[in-house]
Amino acid sequence: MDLRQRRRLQTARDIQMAAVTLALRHGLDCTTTDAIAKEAAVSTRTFFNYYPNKEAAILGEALKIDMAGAEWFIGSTAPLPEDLGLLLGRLYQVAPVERALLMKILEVVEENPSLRDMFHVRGKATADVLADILTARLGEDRQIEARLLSDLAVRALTEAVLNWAKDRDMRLDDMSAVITDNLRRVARVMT
Amino acid sequence: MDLRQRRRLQTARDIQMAAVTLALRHGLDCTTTDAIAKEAAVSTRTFFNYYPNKEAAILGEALKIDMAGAEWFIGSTAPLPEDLGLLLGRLYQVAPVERALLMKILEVVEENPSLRDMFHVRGKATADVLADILTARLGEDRQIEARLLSDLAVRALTEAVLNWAKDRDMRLDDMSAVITDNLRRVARVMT
DNA sequence: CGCCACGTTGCACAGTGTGCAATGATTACT
DNA sequence: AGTAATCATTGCACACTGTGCAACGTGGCG
Repeated sequence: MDLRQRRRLQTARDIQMAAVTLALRHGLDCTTTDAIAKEAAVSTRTFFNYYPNKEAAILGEALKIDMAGAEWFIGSTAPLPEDLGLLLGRLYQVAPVERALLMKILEVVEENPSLRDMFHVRGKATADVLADILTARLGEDRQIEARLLSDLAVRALTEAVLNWAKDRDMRLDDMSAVITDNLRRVARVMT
Repeated sequence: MDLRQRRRLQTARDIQMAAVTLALRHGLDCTTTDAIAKEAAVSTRTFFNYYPNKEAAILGEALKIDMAGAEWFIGSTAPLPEDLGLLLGRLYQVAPVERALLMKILEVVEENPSLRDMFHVRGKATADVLADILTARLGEDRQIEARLLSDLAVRALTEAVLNWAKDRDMRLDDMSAVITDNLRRVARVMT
């Protein structure tokens, strides 16, 4: 990995840290982009080179589904709740996330409507990609099912992540199982 | 209805019209709040008295589920897809919406990420209320099911509205049936 | 008529986000 | 090693966003 790339990654994290710290201390509303930049020891202009706004800075980089790693999913014939659990559970195993940091972030998110909103918008972005994958598996004539189910699955993922953040006994490996379980519960309650 | 209330409603609509018109003509990014205010013949300050930002102005008033009218839902024992269809389908029968206006709005929404996001956030707000209603029906020990299912149901509603906007043959009365059908499709594909 | 409530407006001000160009450091190439 | 290309940082200027406040005017009501 490049020196430049390492520095870039570090700066991104510095800014995120500064943002989370200040938001926890004074509240997000009272935290200006100027203050965050100063805390992270960069110029205001640089802040905007990394994140488009406060909210994005706190949430950090969005994690992306890689279409490439979804080939097996498209071809699989196993039950959907199971496969979706595997596909989405892997997301957080790939991206290393500190549980402590995540908890801080969630604390800030919970008490800030604008942040809650962006949090869910992030989920929608993931769901949009997943919808394409699901359409490839189910066929073009099941677009509606694909769209609704992808939303549902991402929501199941979100709940699983919330669980993981709060429950120390839960391991990252359990994520897939929790997602699958969540999906099965919904299916059960609907019939 | 009061003269004042009528004027207030009218102004709100004037501003929305102005916003939609200008956004369609020049694109949302090139449309400033100043321009919208001018087009609607009010001051910029007044614009912000009605809407917190451009996006909200274009989407107009958010429609709210009335907890009061959901009593029957909580007590009902009919299949959930059916009841959810009835509950949510009623939403758009209560609020009179011009199909032509809705189509314009959707056109602007489709080509503006920030609007797409706020559109989705609106849905989440509805889902949050619905989650409470569903929890009341399913019981406190089914919170997860309630949360996931409420998201799913609102998504089914959104799809139904999109259908209605595009399909001239579809009537408002059909909304409930479409929602129910959407939910059943998801349940079917999951098993 | 006269009082109160409420909507509108201008103004000032803090904060947001972007384009541009200069500077300095890293990387790549020879 | 030396040179050229590349990239990140930064300051600056500027347009736009959103809010608090106070003044003003009109509708509602006794």
